[in-house]
Amino acid sequence: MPQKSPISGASRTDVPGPSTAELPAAAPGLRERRRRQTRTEISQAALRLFQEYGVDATTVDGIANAAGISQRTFFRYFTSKEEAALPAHQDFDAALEAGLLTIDPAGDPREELERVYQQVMQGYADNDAPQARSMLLVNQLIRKEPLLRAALLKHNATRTTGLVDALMDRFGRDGISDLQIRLAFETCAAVVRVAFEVWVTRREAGRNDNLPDIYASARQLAH
Amino acid sequence: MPQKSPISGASRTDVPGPSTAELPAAAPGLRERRRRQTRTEISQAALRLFQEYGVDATTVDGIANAAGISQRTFFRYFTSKEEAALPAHQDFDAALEAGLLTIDPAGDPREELERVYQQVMQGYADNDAPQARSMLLVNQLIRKEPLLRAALLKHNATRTTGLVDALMDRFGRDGISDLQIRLAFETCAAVVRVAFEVWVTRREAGRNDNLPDIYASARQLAH
DNA sequence: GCCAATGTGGCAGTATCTGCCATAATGGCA
DNA sequence: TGCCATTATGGCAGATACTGCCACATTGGC
Repeated sequence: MPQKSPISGASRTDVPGPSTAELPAAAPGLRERRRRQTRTEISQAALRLFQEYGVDATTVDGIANAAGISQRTFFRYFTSKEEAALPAHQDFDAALEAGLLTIDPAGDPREELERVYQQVMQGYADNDAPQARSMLLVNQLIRKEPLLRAALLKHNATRTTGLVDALMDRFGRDGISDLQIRLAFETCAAVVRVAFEVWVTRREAGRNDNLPDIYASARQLAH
Repeated sequence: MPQKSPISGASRTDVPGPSTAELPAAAPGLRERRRRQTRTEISQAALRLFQEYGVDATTVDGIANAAGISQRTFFRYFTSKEEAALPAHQDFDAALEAGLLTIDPAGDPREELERVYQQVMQGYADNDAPQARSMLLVNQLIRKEPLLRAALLKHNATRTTGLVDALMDRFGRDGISDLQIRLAFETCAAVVRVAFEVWVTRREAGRNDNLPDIYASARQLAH
């Protein structure tokens, strides 16, 4: 049933926030903070409903309702209901992107990439820290929900293009081919994907392995 | 709150679809031949419209219309309009699956996988043969159309699970871990993806490189 | 030539997503 | 403090994607 009456619309009518589709990392004004908060609330509502009812049975209207916003507003924050479940991955991506800026253009692409990834993963070393817990939670959901898996891949694919281009700029020197950069990136990303999957699997099995270690051994095996 | 309606389990994603499920390769009766023909016609119509108007601007109704069938029937052949553009990849997958049956369980997973992929790619060695031409055409489209790229990834993701399981069975021996199989598969697949991309890029640039060679050198570089 | 199986089309209904417009809140500035 | 440009929000309409259901036609086997 489309459109249900907006119950709690009024409860947060004072939510606006400053501007800008992009998130300025530097000076978060009031509006920006509001915006982030709303975004977070939507994600939490989405994750909760996905867990309880499954992704299929959860509608955008349901999420919007639970988050106290209208459906229209939901689509101003996320492009689809699946996207709303991936804030942890967006954080990861942000960290990755920041890490890529530290790359040494004179180094070996593969080694540099692996270093950056390893470093980013350190942020998830403590399985009990909020960052790791969120990431684990979402990934558990993803394991069970093909829709979310697909959404994640799509998300990654969208970003890959940009990242590869950025890398090409950075490594723009003779002797390093297009093919080589792409290859380095894709294979690194593959190892990372597997590491995440193994991490989640083992944690679900009760083991307390941490992500950086798993990644390190996966990397080892891959060579 | 979300619908609790049980059904929808398959709603809008990767249910293999009525037809893709099983295509009896052995004895194609009249019905089966008709079915394949219809499927092909739909795909051709879809590809043509996608090329001419773009994926976004092409509707399922439009495709169905161009193929001379009803919308309802379209959805009995494909689960989405994007799927209709990927027959070449489905053929590739079929060849791959057949190849996987020839794997030697006593061998090295990585080497065996690479051998199979290399073999499958031989089917696309001649850039002027219909198989290669179709594949090139679709991949050119995919390069320009994020929607198609996403659809392909989703398609691959759906299949990956099954393939990895099959591989695990086949390599089910001590000393070979879950992690190792996954890793081998994902990294091989990554190299293949890159090879395809490079192939298309170079052909668009007027070069006549062939797929197996590109794959071979990519594989080389990856080690 | 009959029958069971299967393909097809039409219809209704739900869900996703977007454009448009009116309104409300905000933050800066005089 | 009060005004204004900016921007967030909500509601609505509408296009499109997709599914279940039912009736009808075609097919292939006997």
